[in-house]
Amino acid sequence: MDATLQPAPLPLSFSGGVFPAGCPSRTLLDHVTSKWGVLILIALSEGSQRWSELRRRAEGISEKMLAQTLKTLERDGLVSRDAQPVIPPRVDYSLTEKGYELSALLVPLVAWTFDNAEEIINGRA
Amino acid sequence: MDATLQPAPLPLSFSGGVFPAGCPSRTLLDHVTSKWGVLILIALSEGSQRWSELRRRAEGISEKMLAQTLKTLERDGLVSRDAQPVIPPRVDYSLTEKGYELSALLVPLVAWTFDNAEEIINGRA
DNA sequence: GAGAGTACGCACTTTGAAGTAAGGTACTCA
DNA sequence: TGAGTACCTTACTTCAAAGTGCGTACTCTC
Repeated sequence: MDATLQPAPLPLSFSGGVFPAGCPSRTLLDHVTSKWGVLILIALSEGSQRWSELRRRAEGISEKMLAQTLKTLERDGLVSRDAQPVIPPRVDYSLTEKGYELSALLVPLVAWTFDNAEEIINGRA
Repeated sequence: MDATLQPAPLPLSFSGGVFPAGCPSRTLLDHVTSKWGVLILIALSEGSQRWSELRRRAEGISEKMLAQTLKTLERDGLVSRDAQPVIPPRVDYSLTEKGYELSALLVPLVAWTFDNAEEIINGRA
């Protein structure tokens, strides 16, 4: 590995400190990069989906965590909830515009992780 | 918000299930999206750095977590450690090629988070 | 010779994210 | 009448991630 490799370009914003502790960005980053947050955002990036569908897509999530994650993302304005007053209840979840912006950045990251996971985790050098 | 918004393109890889529970990708995703993992990778994307410099950049990290995070990332082959046998000790950390690939995807995500955090967290609609 | 800097390792404690379990409503279907 | 579906809520528990604090071995400065 060459030590003179070119550093990735970084916006001026955090040249010299990543970003400060206790500021809103840390909170938002925590929501976005949380275990289930990522999976829900990725799932929704394929389009509007219902509760039970999300449960299946995000394999292993409990109902409590699904509700909690959706609520957090909704409060952050990344996910919108559309409840129709029909019986049985029908609720559709989808990404807002900001949510799409985010997922557009998240998807390549997750894809990379997916592609490199086996090589890295199993056959670690 | 228009329900007919165009879904983001998603690689075939996980059309129909995000990805399975208990597979290596979940583990790697956890490492990469962990609270301190992100910050360290972002900090290192600006180039090789020493222990104490990383401590300052990732504001709020404890020595224990710094050591632990670096060790995890090193085992995953994302960070390389270069210890020089001088006194006082001098250890430089940098990204491997895989680490650079990752950080190239991570940086825009963090930048977006940084730009939108205040609007989202403070003035939530 | 007292204190600070450098790069950790180890043990103990705390916190909070996540899991488990159960209940509730307003229906439909057999 | 009883089971099942869809969409949750609340309460209790657990466990791993993270924090705290101390020790080391050496050197350089005040």
